Amino acid sequence: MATHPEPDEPDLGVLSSLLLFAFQDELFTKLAERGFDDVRPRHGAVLAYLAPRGIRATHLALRSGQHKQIIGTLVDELETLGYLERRPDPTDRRAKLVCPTERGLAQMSAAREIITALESRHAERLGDTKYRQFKQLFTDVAIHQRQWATLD
Amino acid sequence: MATHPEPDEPDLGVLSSLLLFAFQDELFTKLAERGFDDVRPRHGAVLAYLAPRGIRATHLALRSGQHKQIIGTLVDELETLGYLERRPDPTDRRAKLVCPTERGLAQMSAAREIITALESRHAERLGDTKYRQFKQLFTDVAIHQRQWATLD
DNA sequence: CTTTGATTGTCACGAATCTTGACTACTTGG
DNA sequence: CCAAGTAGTCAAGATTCGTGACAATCAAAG
Repeated sequence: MATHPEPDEPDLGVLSSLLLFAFQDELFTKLAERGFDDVRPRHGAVLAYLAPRGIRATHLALRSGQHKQIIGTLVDELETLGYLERRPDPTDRRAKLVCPTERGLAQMSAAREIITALESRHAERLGDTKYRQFKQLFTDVAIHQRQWATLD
Repeated sequence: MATHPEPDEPDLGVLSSLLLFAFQDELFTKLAERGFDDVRPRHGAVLAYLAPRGIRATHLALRSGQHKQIIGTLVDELETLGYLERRPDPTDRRAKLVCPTERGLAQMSAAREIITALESRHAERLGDTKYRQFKQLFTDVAIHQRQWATLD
């Protein structure tokens, strides 16, 4: 990869995008192999934060950092594909709860398996203790960096 | 990218996207404050891997993981904006070297300063040793995860 | 030297994706 | 009741990406 004599140490942004795209590549390829070939990385903004008991679109927007309009179209697509459905929120008649269907739950389960296997590879290579340490530091850095941004 | 049932520990994909977007947010906001308000995160695929002595478009595509057509349009825009210029590659008449101009070098310098300050914040919070350790592990994970992907 | 196959960069077109503003329905607090 | 804020949607425009094709050049084999 480093073809230049002076291998500049990659910064946090380069590392993040590298890891994100490679992660998505493996995840969605393997999801497709398992029959979930109609979801794309874009849908991850919803699927990654979906809760079995349902979650509000606004909450999804906050968690994923996407605009609520984008969440709306993603939910539209995933609803058409049969992964989830909208139900009225009993506690707020403005809101609707985004709930996974049977297929949605199956996808979540498959995704979790794939991700667990993926992370286990790294954990085995680095050692369990080191990997756990890494994830803890990663979480800390991500959360603190996020505080810089002003999300609506 | 699925949520874990019990510990609700964010996975590698969630963490990567969280960090990437927050990182880009701070970097490009501060670049704009310094006068570089005509570059967007999209251009990072070129600017992040630009070398003072020039680099080929194909190499940029490989490093950034983007298609060469995308690199082409990005280089077009950055050339129009005065950040870089195309020069013929002396060693290969098919190829062209993408070289930064004065403004391009100034941007690279500013970006490096901003990123250094950004990372120093995390290093101060976590301690220098821990942060260095984190980046080393991050680099290792990103590189190994990338080996999964097949880029054209 | 010539042929064959691979590589470099570009053009063009359609698809996918994001941004912005505005709007209705509903909730909250005074 | 009334004003202000929130949840979700519609619509239009801009941005960004994916795909196939192409001429020019290189590299290797014959």
